Amino acid sequence: MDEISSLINALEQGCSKIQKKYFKKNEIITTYIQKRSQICILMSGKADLIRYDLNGNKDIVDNFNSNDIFGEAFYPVHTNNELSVIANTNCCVLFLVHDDILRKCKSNCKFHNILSSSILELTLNNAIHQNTRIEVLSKRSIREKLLSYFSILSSKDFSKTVTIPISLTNLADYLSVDRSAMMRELKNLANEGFISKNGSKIKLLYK
Amino acid sequence: MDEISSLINALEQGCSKIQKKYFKKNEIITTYIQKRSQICILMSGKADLIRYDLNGNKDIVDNFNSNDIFGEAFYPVHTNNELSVIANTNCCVLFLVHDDILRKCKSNCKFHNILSSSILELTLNNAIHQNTRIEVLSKRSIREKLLSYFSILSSKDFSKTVTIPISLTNLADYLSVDRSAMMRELKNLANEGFISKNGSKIKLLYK
DNA sequence: TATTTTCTGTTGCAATTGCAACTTTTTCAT
DNA sequence: ATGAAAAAGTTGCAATTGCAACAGAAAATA
Repeated sequence: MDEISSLINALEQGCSKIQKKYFKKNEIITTYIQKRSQICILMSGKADLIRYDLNGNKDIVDNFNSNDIFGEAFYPVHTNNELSVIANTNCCVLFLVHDDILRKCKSNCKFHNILSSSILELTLNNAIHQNTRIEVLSKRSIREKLLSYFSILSSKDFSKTVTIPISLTNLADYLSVDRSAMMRELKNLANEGFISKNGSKIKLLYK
Repeated sequence: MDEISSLINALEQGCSKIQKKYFKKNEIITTYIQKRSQICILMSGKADLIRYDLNGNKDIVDNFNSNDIFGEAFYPVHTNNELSVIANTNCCVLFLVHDDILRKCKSNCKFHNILSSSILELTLNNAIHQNTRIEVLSKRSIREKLLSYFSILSSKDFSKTVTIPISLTNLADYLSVDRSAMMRELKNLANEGFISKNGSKIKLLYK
């Protein structure tokens, strides 16, 4: 992706406001505590945004892939629960402080322009992903959530046969529904002829 | 807000890439059809993002207030349903094309820097709102959604007494639950002593 | 390769939710 | 000021969902 290359360029050429770090699987990349203007860019690998609730249950709030942008800057100020980003595989991450980018670095760093444009581009991508998730989460039944999710996959792939790119367990998390209830609904959809299902390969049979 | 002022400045001083338009209540501000890089900033007024579904039902997808940023640039490419932004009150809106901002305007417009920074700032705010909504939508019961929503309001206002800033009908939409079921759950929460309620004024009694 | 862990798939049951159909109250527009 | 429209509030009932508790398959790890 173009934007990332620009960032790397700026970094290599010595913009002092960017840091590049490597993480091994299961290492903590960052926590969302008092780093209000921290912005992170995942250059390679996969990571999860995790919350441990009051009962100590692990709750996967979000997950990030190559080229995703994240960080406390994207989150509301929280009093209670703390969020951590954990490496799911080995990761390479860029760290920047958006105050630096927007203000201090502005006048004197020749990479500022390209940086803020790149970050804006990534942030817009992030917004598109968020709106996609809001779209499916705002459906009121598991059936509608599934169909909406499949329909988005289908229009992305230009195909009536879609392959769910994550595990069904993670899909249930993404849709915020009980996994077993989701499995049941998948079966119902198949029985009623709306889809045919083979593992995570789904064929849409309607319209 | 600072960012908006900067934008107005750039506009007044004649950046050719920005347009400012006024709308009366119920007028269509924009549609999300083939304007992939359109970015709009609501300078004053209120507006709703609307979808008409297959049955012709009006569905409020999102709503915007002063200083909110929106536009097709924030939305996934859709094949089926079209989205429109409708003025809820009289509105003043800035229109920009993000390709212009990021590329064409870059080298020769002296306002480019301040523009891209401002847009980034607004886009980050937008991401915070989206993540807040995802947070409440991803709760699995109406009760949890309500408590999560109240808790966010409460930590924003530093108070255990919160006033729901929108109508209960709109709150049900925001939480994506049936309005009557939400009313029932509000009553249950009150009966069980978790909250006390007087219209849209809610007092949190737990912890 | 053996073993542990994660993922998939199922089902009964109780609790929650949506839906429909109302009445009452508040707000808006003429 | 008055009638119309929108919002708040209520309830019964049927459908959906979450929860718990499994078994078997697949994947990861030692």
